Amino acid sequence: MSKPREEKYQAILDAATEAFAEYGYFTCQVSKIAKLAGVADGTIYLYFKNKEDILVSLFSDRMGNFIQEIRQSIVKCQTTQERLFCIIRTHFKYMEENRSLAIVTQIELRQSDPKIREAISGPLREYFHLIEQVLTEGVEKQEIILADVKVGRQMFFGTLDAAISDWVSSKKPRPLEGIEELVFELMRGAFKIKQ
Amino acid sequence: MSKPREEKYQAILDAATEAFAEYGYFTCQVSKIAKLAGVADGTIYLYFKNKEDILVSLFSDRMGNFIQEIRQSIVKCQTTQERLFCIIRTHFKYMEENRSLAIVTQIELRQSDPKIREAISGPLREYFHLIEQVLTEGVEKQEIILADVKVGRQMFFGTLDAAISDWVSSKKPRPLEGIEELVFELMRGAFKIKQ
Amino acid sequence: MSKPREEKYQAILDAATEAFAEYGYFTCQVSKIAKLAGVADGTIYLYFKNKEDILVSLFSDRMGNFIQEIRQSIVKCQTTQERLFCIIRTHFKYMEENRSLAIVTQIELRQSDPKIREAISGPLREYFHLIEQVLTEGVEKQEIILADVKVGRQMFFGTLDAAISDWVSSKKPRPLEGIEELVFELMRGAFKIKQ
Amino acid sequence: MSKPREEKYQAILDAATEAFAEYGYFTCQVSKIAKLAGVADGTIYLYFKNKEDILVSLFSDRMGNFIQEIRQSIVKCQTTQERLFCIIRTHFKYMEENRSLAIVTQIELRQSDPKIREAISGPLREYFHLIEQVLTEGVEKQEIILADVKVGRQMFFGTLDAAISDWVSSKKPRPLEGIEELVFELMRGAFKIKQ
DNA sequence: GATGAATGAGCTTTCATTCAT
DNA sequence: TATGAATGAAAGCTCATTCAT
Repeated sequence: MSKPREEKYQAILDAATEAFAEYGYFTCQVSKIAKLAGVADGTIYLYFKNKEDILVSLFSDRMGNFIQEIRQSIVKCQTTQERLFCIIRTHFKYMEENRSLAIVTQIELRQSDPKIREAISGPLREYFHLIEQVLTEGVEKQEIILADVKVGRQMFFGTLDAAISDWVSSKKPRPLEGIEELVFELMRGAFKIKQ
Repeated sequence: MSKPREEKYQAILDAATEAFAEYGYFTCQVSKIAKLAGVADGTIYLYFKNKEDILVSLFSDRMGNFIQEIRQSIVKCQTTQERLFCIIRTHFKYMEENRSLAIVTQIELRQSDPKIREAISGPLREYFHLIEQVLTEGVEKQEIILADVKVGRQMFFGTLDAAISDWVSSKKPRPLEGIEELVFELMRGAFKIKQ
Repeated sequence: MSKPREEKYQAILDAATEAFAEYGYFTCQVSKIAKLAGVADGTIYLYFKNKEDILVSLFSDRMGNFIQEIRQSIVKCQTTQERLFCIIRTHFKYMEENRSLAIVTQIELRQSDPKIREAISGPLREYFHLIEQVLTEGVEKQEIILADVKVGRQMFFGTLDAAISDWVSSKKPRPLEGIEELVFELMRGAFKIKQ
Repeated sequence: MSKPREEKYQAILDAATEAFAEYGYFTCQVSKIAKLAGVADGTIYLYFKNKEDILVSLFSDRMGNFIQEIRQSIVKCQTTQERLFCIIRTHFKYMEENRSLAIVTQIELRQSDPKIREAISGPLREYFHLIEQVLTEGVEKQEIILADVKVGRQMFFGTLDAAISDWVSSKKPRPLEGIEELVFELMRGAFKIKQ
C-alpha cells in the first residue's frame, strides 16, 4: 500500500475505533466515522467493502498489533511466572493506551451476528492460543500446577477482561497499572507459582 | 398484574430471549419476537414501551431471578469456601439451563449504547456486590486471603464469564458442570483457601 | 387476495405504470410511485419485493391482461384474415386505451438488464407464440401464403410495434383506429390474402 | 479534431457501445467504459460532457455512419424494388457486423428519459425520412402501390427492427443474411411490387 | 492532456412504532 | 385488549463528476 493510502486507511480505522467505542457498532452511522476521519462518506468505501468490513479490519489490524506486542514482550522472559506477569502488564498497558480499542473490544467481542463473530474470532483465538501455550509450557516445566489448561486460560483471560471492563465503564477508573500486582498475586496463588 | 397479562408478558420476554440470543439485539426485529411469542407486532407495545424496554425488562426480570437463586443457594452455606463453590455451581447451572439467557447476557452485557448500558448495569452491579460481600466476609473471617476485594471479584466473575463465553460459542461444549471443580480449584489457590 | 389488498396492489401498479411511462424505469424513484399511488414509500414493499418486482409484476399483470383480451377477441373469428384484423384492432385499441402501458411496453420491452429482460420476456413470447399460431393455421388452411412463419410474425408484430412507437412519441398522434385498415391492407398483400 | 484526439474519441465510443450493449445505459457505470477504453475515468470528461452525451454522441456518430452507408448503397439502384431490397440487405449487414451497436439501438432507441429521447431521435428520424422518400418515389413512379407512406414506413422499418430484435436476443441466431429474401418477399406482397 | 482519488447527492430498502378496526 | 397494515424516518451504499497532481 502506498504511503498516503495507508495513512488514510489508518485514519479511518482510528475514527471507526473512536466512533464504535462511543456509539457502538450498530448505533454508529458510517457518516459519523467519515466525519471523524475528515473524509467524505463515499471515501470510506474506497478503503472498506462495507460497514462490517471496517469492524473486521479494525480487529485484525488492532488486535494483530496487540498480539504482536504481547508476543514481543514475552520473548525475553525466562520463566512462566515472568511470562504471565508480562502478559498482564502488556495487556493492561496496551488497553490503557488505547482506551477506545479497549471499549470496542469489550463491546463487540461478543457480537451475536454470526458473520461478525466469525470474522472477529480469529485474532481473539490467536490470543487464547498464546496464553494456553504459555500455560502448557509452564505445566511441562513444572513451573505451575494446573489441572486443565483451557480453564486456566479462561481464568487468566477472564480476569484481565473483567478488570478492563470495570476500568472501561468507570468514569474515574484507577489506573490499570495499579492492579497489575494484585492480579498477578491472584494468578500466583491459582497456578501455585512458587515465590 | 392480572394472571393472563403476566403470562403474556413472560411469553414475550421468553421469545425475546430466544430471538436476541439467535440474532442479537440490533439484528433482531421486533416482528420476530412477536411471531415467536405468538402475538401481533402491535401487542408488544401494550406490554413494553419500546424495543429497548424489552431488553431492559428482560435483564431486570431474568437477572433478578438469577441473583435471587444465587442468594438462596448460599444462604445455607457455612463457610466462604462453600459459598464460593455454591455460586460457581449455581451460576453454571442456571446458565446451562437457560442457554439463551446466557447468550444474551454475554452479548448484551456490554452494549455501548449508554442508555441500554445504564439500564442493564443495575442487576449486574447487584451481582458484583453480592460476590464482593462474600469475599469481604471471607477476608474478615480470615477464611481467605485477598489483598483487594474488587480485583478478587473481577477474577471470580471474569473466570465464570469467560467459561460461559467459551461454552456459549462452542458448537459442542463440554458441560459446565464438568468444570466446576476445576474452576473452584483455581479459586482455592488464588484466594489461599485452606484444604 | 382480499378485496382491499387487491385494490391497493392494483393502485400501486397503476401508479407505477404512469410513473415508469413518464420517467422511465431507472429515472423513476420508488417514492414517486408511492406518492402517485397515495401510499407511503414503505407500503410499496408490503406488496412488492423490490423495485424490479414492480416492473415485472406490471408486465405479467398488464400484458397477461392484454393477451387474454387478444385471445378472447379472436375466438369468434372464422378466418385467418379475420383473426389478423382482429389482433390489429384489439392491439391498437388496448394500447390506445392504456397509453402509459403502451409507453412502458415500448420503453422497457428492450431493457438490457438481463434479469429484467428475462422476467419480462415471458408474456411477450406468449404473444409472439399466439401470432405464430394464427399464421401457421392460416398457412395450413391455405388462407395465407407465407414462406416463414417466424419472419411473418416479425413483420406482423414489428409493424404494429412501430406504429405504436410513432403514436406514443408523437405529441398529436392521429388515432390508431384510423390506421387499422391501412395496416391490414399491407398485411393482406404481404400474406397474399385473397380479397 | 487532431488525429490522436479523434482516435481516443472513437475508442471511448467503441467501449461505450460494448458496455451499453452488455449492461444497458443505466446499469453501466462510466468507469466501466473508461476501463474498456483503456483510459482513466476523468479522461472521459475531456471528450464528453457527461454520461448522457456519450450515448447521444454514440448515436449521431454510429447512426450517421449507418445512414450514410444505406444512402451510398441505394445510390446505384435503378428501381424502388432494388432500393428496398438494398436497404434491407445493408441494414441487416450493418447490424450483423456491429452487433453491439444493434443491441444498443434496440435498447436505447426507446429511452423514456425525454432528454435522451430527443437527442436520439434525430438520426432515427433521418432514417425514417429516407425510407419514406424511397416509398414516395416508388408510389409516384407507380412501382409500388401504397395507400399511406407513413404506415408503409412503419411496416418496413418495424419488420427490420423486429427481426433484429429477435436476432439480438437469441443465443444462437440464424444469420440475418438468411432472411433477407424472406423479408423482401413479404414487402413485395405488401407493396404490390410486380415480379 | 491525462489521471484516479475523492466527493456527496441521492437512491433503495428496512423496520420500530402507530392506530383504525 | 389485540391486531397487523401502514407509516416514514433513517441508513448504507453507489457512482457521475470534479480537480489537485
